Amino acid sequence: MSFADLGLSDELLRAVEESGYTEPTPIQAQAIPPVLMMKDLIGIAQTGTGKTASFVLPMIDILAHGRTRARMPRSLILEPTRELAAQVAENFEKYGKYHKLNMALLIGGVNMSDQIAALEKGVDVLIATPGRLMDLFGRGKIMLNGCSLLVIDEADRMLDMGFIPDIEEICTKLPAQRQTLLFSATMPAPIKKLADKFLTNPKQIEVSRPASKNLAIEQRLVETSSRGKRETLRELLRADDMTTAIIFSNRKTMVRELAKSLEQSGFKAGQIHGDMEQSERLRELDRFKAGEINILVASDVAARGLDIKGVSHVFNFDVPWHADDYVHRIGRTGRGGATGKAFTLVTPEDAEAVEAIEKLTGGAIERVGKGAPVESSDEPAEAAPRRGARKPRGGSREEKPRAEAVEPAREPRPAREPRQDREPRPDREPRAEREARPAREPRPPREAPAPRDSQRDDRQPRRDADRDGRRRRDEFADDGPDDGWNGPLPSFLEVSLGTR
DNA sequence: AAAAAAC
Repeated sequence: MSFADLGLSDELLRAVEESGYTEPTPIQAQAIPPVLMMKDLIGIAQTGTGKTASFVLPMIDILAHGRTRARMPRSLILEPTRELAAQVAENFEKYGKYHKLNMALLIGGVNMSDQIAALEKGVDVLIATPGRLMDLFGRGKIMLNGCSLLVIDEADRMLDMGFIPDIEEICTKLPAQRQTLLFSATMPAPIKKLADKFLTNPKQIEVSRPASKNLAIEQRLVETSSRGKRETLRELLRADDMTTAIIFSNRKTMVRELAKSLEQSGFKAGQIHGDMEQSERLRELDRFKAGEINILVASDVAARGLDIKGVSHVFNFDVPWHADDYVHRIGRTGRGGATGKAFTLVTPEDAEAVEAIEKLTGGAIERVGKGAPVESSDEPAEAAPRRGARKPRGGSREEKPRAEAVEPAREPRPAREPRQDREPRPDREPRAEREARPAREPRPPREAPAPRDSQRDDRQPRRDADRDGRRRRDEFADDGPDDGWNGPLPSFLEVSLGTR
């Protein structure tokens, strides 16, 4: 199966090839032909499966014919967060480089005037978050009656965020005669209802959830205490194989605090959460993508869909409230054929949430201890330890005065250098070229994330990367209890995992 | 419980 078998145009195939993809992912193979045939579609899938390209590619070919009219966009893509919307826009730029398509990115937090100017000129595709779209609609800047193709992406997330009434309203403003595509990771009742109401005779396709079965991500629960969390995190961050990490916390206040304290300790850390200015959010993402910082402390604004290459580790400083969020968070690593590690700090209070996560991901996640007391533990310390989960005795580290924790015992690793060794990133387009390219109106805000460098979710593993990934997994497959574990361990883990 | 999204 190749992209050429799916009925896409030659120009598009060229753009796809130049992006480095050779083979469609399962969802692309299943979705592209019916979308090209103008059928309605329900795609049960989440990012990481190649979902975005499964609608972006056929849309480009569909939109290649016909012409734009001022204020009357021909298609609309709805995204739950601004960052996701920007990411989809980058995809349109990347795959649409041989087509003359006009695009407008309508998201909040940025100046409206550029967006309005783009709308005046006429756009083929509108990529929007609901709030800004409704706002501009209310101002009479958009007419949606010429919009014959609608994509509702991340529908379940939209539901969580209370966007369903907005979506319904938007749907009523679109022509009844249209093509509608709906993507969702899960199909809760309200989403089913929405689909019944706004889609006609849809073809339904489903691909397995990537993260829960993703063998490329090594997951560990790190037992600690509420008070020991920060120190535990620092230990984990100093692991030799830690090159680039996203640290998730449940609270914005904690995101701020963690980022600040890590930075003060010499870590190259930044932050992203919803209380920040949009420009600031994008700037932090850019710094992270560019390697200026190698640690991004984030709220769940960054949990879903964000596609950043080369994230070696995900840390859950807090166990997420919902098991679903866990799957999304850890899915930020192990992307594009690479392997990744996901550590979740768990305290005795998290027992219930952890149980839900293990139920969802289908099995116990290996525990590694730091020696913190685990009161409600299901296994006494003396019992036969779970693989590699022996409780370290002594816990000399535990007795360290708190103040010392402020200074890392070792130099924090430099932000960039390790990843560069591994990833030459040949696909990073030189800035000069990027700027020389005719600007397509409007550019993402602040020439945001470089188009060619993001959105890995549709990327087939490059051959060498894949081979490497497989080799590494196999190498450790028969390695006994710690199968899959790779790379040097933080000192306290050596105690518990050690030689057996 | 938290976070996200328009001004």
